[in-house]
Amino acid sequence: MARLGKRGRLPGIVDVAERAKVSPATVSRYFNDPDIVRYRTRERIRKAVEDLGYVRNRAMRSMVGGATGCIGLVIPTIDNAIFSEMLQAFSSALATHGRTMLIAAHGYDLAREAVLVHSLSEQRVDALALIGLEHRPETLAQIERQGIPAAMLWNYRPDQDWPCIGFDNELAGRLAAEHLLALGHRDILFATAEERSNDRAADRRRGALDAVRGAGLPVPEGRRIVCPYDIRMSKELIAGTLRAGDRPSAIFAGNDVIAQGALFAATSLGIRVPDDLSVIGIGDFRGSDAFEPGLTTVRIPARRIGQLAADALVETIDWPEADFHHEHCCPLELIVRGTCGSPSAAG
Amino acid sequence: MARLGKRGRLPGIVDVAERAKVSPATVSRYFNDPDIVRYRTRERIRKAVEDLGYVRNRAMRSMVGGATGCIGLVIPTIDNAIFSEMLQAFSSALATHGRTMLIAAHGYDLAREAVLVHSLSEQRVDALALIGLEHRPETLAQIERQGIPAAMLWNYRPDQDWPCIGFDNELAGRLAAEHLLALGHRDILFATAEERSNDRAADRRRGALDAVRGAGLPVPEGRRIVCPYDIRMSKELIAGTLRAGDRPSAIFAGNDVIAQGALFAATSLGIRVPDDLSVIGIGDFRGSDAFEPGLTTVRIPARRIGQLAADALVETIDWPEADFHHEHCCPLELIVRGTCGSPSAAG
DNA sequence: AACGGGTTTGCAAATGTTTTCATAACCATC
DNA sequence: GATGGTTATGAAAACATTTGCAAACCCGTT
Repeated sequence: MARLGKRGRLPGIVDVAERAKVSPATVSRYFNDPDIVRYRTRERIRKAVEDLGYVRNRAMRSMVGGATGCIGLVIPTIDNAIFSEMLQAFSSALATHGRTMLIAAHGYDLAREAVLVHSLSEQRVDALALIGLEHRPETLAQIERQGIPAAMLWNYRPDQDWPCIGFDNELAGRLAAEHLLALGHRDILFATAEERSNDRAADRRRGALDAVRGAGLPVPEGRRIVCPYDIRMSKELIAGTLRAGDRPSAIFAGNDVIAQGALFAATSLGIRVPDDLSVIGIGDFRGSDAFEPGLTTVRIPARRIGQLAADALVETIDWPEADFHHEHCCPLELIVRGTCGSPSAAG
Repeated sequence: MARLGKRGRLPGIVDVAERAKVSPATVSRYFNDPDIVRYRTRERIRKAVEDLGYVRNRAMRSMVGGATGCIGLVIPTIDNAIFSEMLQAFSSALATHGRTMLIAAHGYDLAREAVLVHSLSEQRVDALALIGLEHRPETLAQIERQGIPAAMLWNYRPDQDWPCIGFDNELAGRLAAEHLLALGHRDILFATAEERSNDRAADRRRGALDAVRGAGLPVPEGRRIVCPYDIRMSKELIAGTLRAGDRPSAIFAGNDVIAQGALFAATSLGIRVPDDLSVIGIGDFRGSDAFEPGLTTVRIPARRIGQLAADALVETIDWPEADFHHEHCCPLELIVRGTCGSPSAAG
């Protein structure tokens, strides 16, 4: 089983020191700043470490003011395509900086988010990334009190109190809606995500509705449905609406998951896309381009956000005084594929 | 900014103790075993903690042999539907046990996996979960030497050296293949995942091929392609094969991602499923039931695996001596939906 | 008032690492 | 071989917490 050091525990820095005939301080230096220890000594230590199978204890470093090397990510959900690309990019960018990712999911519940932030504080994460701009006051207070560098991801609005790295969700909604309008659609179904605890969804809907109303068109209550982040449930909800008598000529989907649900709903009802129905999404998740027809959508630079966020946080950790202006509003791009066309005469 | 304690750092247990007119030891007990401190004292401490905004330092606990409350998960990839349900279940089960999840992805590279395991050891995780049964010797040596409780997830074979919680991947492959055989298919395309660093994929293919060969059918080289975990690339690869003259009557897809690629490939070529082509997957990911037609597949109890793994590891941490027999071979289930039929006369 | 049992609490040691400061080793030059 | 200037190393303090042990406390009984 576990190989034990002198004192019955796992071998520690002093066991290594003893074996290498060197002081613990030197072993510490060997790990934290190898260049300042002489080659010969270094070799002795290397050997001792190898013989004993010593693994340094990062948790312990936080004691003397050092960093734990852990960065926390608090996210609404992981079992979903939405964040997974960002997650992966964030995680691997952190890895290249020698950091590891502590992750916690709150299931779109800001009260639980506060608990998770507290719990991550207990772990003494070196920095924290949250999704979205709206959070409980106690969440923010906690972060501030602990002095944890933090960044808000995924949404962007100017003049925020916190560094934010994301994109303009309102613009995303607007871009998608304007594309439908430009194609001539006048009767659009808005299938958007639940907005409780989700500023991104709210912003997108607002952007879309503003665009449509700006064009002088009404948006009746019956043309707005709220869908969960689930393909099947979205499919069923949307199919319900499409089955009704007067069918919209287009569907604005708050994200690509809902859009995929819409596409399947159409297929199941024998409605042709884009001939009889146009569908636009937001996200351009991995795989959205493979749909048949390919999904027209607004591309979110998910990987870029993850990468930028990781870099920004690590920078803030490594140079605490430098006052970087970590704000990035990543550009969006309308990706035109095959799911949108002009409304048919019948529509 | 950060609220500081007496000594300029974040308030510590001794600041709380001072303010509550109590010894640090008592504050420690207040957190670790509240029942043994008297109600009146408890109240004083509660108040002091609140006033100072003290957050206890779990990282530090590992010093005296305590646990860090972190459990590591080493996984091939996160930006993919494959593991996301398991991930979510694992993470929330851990949360209910008051633990947090440290996650690291190696991108199907067992050499990198060894590095990640080392890095998680440095963080002094209380336990470790790995995916699959095949790992580098140094990976396993490291875990053993550190005495970290560990479990191998997702694959199951009897008589393993390590606790394993998963399912029989070979059986999964066999079940899927047998379903196709039972429907009368004789010419099957095997679109499976890359097997380097991936025992699950290898087992599935073996199971499928054994079944087919057991039925006395040959599997020519041209009927086997290796697909990446990516819908679009799978689609393209499979479309390439389907375009060729003699088309198989069915596709065995190593997982639902590849199956989805196959479905889109078929659609793009105007091949009707299941009339002209049958497709079967493995996984039954969230959303696989929403496809049109619904994907016939072998259900992997992903959530159950995540939950069981979390429970098992926490149990092992909390009762180190008890020698639980943590082995679970979760049952599989063939889910018949709409993508498989009998081969057409033409096929 | 003294006693006795169980319950709370405090003292002090221990934990593994980093860091400051001082000392020792090294090296090139005189 | 002495000198001075680096450079490398060691000793010890500091960090925030837990824990074994012993003392103090509480409350009802003699």
